[in-house]
Amino acid sequence: MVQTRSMAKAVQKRTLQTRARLLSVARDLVKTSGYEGLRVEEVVLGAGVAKGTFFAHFRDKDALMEILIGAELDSSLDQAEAGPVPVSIPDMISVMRPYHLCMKQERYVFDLILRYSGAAAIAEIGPIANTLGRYVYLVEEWVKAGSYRTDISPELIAEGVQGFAIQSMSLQFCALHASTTFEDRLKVYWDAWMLPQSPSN
Amino acid sequence: MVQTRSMAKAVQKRTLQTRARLLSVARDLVKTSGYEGLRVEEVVLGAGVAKGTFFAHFRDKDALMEILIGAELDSSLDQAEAGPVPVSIPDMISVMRPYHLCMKQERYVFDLILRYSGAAAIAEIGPIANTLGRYVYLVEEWVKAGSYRTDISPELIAEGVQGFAIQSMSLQFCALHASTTFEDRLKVYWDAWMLPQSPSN
DNA sequence: AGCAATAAATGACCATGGTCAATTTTGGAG
DNA sequence: CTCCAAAATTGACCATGGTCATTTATTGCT
Repeated sequence: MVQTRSMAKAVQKRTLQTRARLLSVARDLVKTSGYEGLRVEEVVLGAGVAKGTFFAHFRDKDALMEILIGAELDSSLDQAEAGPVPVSIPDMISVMRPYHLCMKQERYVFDLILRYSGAAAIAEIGPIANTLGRYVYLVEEWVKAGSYRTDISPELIAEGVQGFAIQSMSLQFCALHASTTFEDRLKVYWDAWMLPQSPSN
Repeated sequence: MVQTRSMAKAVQKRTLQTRARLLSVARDLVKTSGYEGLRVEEVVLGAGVAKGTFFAHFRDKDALMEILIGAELDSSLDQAEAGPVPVSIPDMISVMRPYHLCMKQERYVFDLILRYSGAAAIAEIGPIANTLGRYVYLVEEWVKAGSYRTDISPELIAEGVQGFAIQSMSLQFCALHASTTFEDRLKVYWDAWMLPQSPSN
């Protein structure tokens, strides 16, 4: 029988095992040395495979990172989604705390997230771009349920909310702006963005 | 005579020459192969020095990049600063066009700028963090001179303006949001941020 | 079971940024 | 002019991510 496009052979059991082993070892290593300290060589050593095998399973080191970090971000969002809808800005800040903590746990992680926030060039949406999309969607729903400014769409509000979260993290990593904490700064921005108080002119 | 702390020997002429040669070769290479394509080895080959010399002059490759990109950004800002004060949001967009074009000329450049936007960890403010500071200061002055929202400080407005510029660039690099152009998106954000139109609740 | 076709895994090799002990050059003191 | 300490330079070497022709395992067919 001839193979045709629509009849891709099933993935071998071995493949799944190898991949699972690589991921599991990687997760363990991250637990002890952090994301920045992860070395591909240690992963393959721990998984008992050759280096080439790693790159047969993941396009590059970043692709593995995306999977690990994406999963962590997703579970933080699951948590946020499971609870009651936050009804104020301080509420939102506290519901999003685990997610934000995850994003800024390491400078390396934050930089990687930024780099993959816009799905890298091609139309391929990775785990990180995906989780950022979920973030905006979630905030959009919260905005619809609350009372915030009405001159712009909830979606636009939500995009701005995410933008300010990222901006606040950037500033936190900056020596110049270390005096204000992340959440204080976030509150200032979110208040000004979602509840503008004065006439424009 | 004994050397004391306050009498550091003058830098040798040779040092300045070598550094100038490295920078000049690097600039030429960037002109032909772009920032991403720059290789340290090509720079040292072109300058006729050993690899180690490069790293005696620049902490790492990124430090050179910061100098080159920072200079380009600075000259765009000089341009913006030289002209008349923009009196509307479309005006600001057009005055800032060269700067924004520079920032998003290459994905590599944009990522590097983000990475160095908060001066890398230590208190050392590099050329890129510096130029971003200038941007905020410049916008702050423009905001003071114009009529925009008055419920928050001009400085806060200016920080948000920069944040939205970065957010708009991020989205431009994202396949999902390729339908809207950078400047259209920027106008939507800046309008909503600087001239909110409706009561909050 | 035997065989061919495909998938998976291997590891030597490469590319490139970065290090550092050893060497050469420089400028000033005597 | 000579000499020397500090500054500048060198290049062999390292670390690490990534490639690819070759080898090995699996699967479906007869």
